[in-house]
Amino acid sequence: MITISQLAAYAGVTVRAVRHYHHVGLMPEPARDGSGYRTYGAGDVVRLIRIRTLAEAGVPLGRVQALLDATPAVFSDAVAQIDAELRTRIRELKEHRRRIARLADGDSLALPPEVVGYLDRLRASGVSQAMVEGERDGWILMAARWPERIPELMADKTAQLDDPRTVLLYRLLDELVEVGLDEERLGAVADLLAEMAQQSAERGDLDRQNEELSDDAFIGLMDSYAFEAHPVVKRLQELLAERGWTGWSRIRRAPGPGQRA
Amino acid sequence: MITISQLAAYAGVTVRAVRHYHHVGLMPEPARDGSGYRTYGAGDVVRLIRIRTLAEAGVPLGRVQALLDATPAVFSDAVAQIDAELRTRIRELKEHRRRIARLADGDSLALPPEVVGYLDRLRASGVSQAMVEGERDGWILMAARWPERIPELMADKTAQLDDPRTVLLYRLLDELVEVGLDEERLGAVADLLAEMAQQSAERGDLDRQNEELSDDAFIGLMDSYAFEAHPVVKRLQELLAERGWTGWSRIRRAPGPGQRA
DNA sequence: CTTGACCTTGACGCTGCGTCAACCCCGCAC
DNA sequence: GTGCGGGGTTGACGCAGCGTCAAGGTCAAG
Repeated sequence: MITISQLAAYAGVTVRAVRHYHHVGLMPEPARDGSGYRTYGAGDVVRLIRIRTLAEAGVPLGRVQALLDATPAVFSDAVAQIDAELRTRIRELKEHRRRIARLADGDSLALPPEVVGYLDRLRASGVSQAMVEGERDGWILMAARWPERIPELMADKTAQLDDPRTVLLYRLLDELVEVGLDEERLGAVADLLAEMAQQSAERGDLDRQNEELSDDAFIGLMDSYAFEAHPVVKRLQELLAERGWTGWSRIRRAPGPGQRA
Repeated sequence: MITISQLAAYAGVTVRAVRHYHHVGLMPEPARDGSGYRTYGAGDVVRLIRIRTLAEAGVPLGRVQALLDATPAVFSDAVAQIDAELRTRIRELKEHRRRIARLADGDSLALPPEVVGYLDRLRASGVSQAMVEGERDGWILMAARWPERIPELMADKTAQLDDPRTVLLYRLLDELVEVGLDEERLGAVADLLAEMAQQSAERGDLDRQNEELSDDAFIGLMDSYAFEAHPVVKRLQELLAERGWTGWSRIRRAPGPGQRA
């Protein structure tokens, strides 16, 4: 008769593990001696070693029981099944590695490559880091809501960068954010925005894009984000309204005044 | 302002996950509305999406926080570290697959291949399944206690199988177990055992083997296992004692009677 | 007023033990 | 006898990342 620590030592496991196996019913609770100590025999050592062997091979404890007294056929079936599970788990982890590798670049957190390229061009154009991050967040939201439309939208956006006025616009916005509410500059920016919106509308781009962005609540959410980030956005939107445009994240022609009232 | 379920939906996670992130401090608890509901904004959606992206790439939640606002250098260091951990985990799982593959054969649970071969030969010689399992368990114990000595011991054991008397011995034992205590057969088996022990001793095999089996408590344990399994073993040991041999799992020449008393 | 869909907190479950905590028991040196 | 060190005992929390009730308050709609 041996004690639990000797049993554990012979089998190459910890005492705690043995008690755990008792707890989950993998090993029966043995008889106790006069002072309450568990007493084991050689049979327990054998059983424990067999359990350990299976456990170390990645067999879940819940299945060890069944495997210990399985016929060879059942046994190899079960083993095949467990092996399949291990393969699945390995595949998952490899997938994790792949994804993590793609995160090496900072911006690509949650962003498709088209957007990353766009943001890089923005940065290269001298737009401030804060502004780029604002754009990034906006596109994170867009990509989450309409992932399949990102390529199309980004194609338009990237094309717009070829227009020097686009870069100018961002620079002016940067300045505005820096100096605060300056009515003169605000007016100039609003004019530029209206002009570009007008052209975009004439080309038909605006309608084509907006048609797909059909989730008012979500657009409202994005607008509120912009408002919170920079108070100037609110003022700009008001000025745009005066010029016949409504919205921010999704700009549209405003319904004519007096149309309904 | 959106509710928790809308937030979760936009970010592609479950409501429960969001609450969990609050709980572990990954997302700050937001303001509540009049009836205690959590209210979120677009910034929360962005943050949550970034968290999800990292989590889905296998980044432990405990490190997400640090990664979210890390500089690119720190970020890529951390990513490299996490990738290394993933690799380690994958290696472990592959090791599990290797071990599990080797368990395909029933007996090899916890047994080195030499022993498996020996047991196969035993079975092929017509020894009963119960007897083979008894041997198997004995060798599981041996392999656990003296793994490095298994090859040597098994070489001797396997060689003994070439002696027809060895097989005869097992068969006689099988019969004994089957019919119970039969004094005549017991005597014959004891004689055979003594004879073979004698020859083994003369060849020097016995001393060589026993020299290494220097753990009286363990040998006692194995003996007790044999006794429990088959009462005949106890009788046989007594008969062997009459013939000048002591022990069972490890047989030795008995100290001469009257040597000490 | 009643649904039904959401919201809230609280708590257990899963996996396989590691790691205290608080308390007995045993043999041995003093 | 007594103290000490090295056993043993049960009980319970911790870890990772939520899933899944449970029990009840809220809200918009019919």
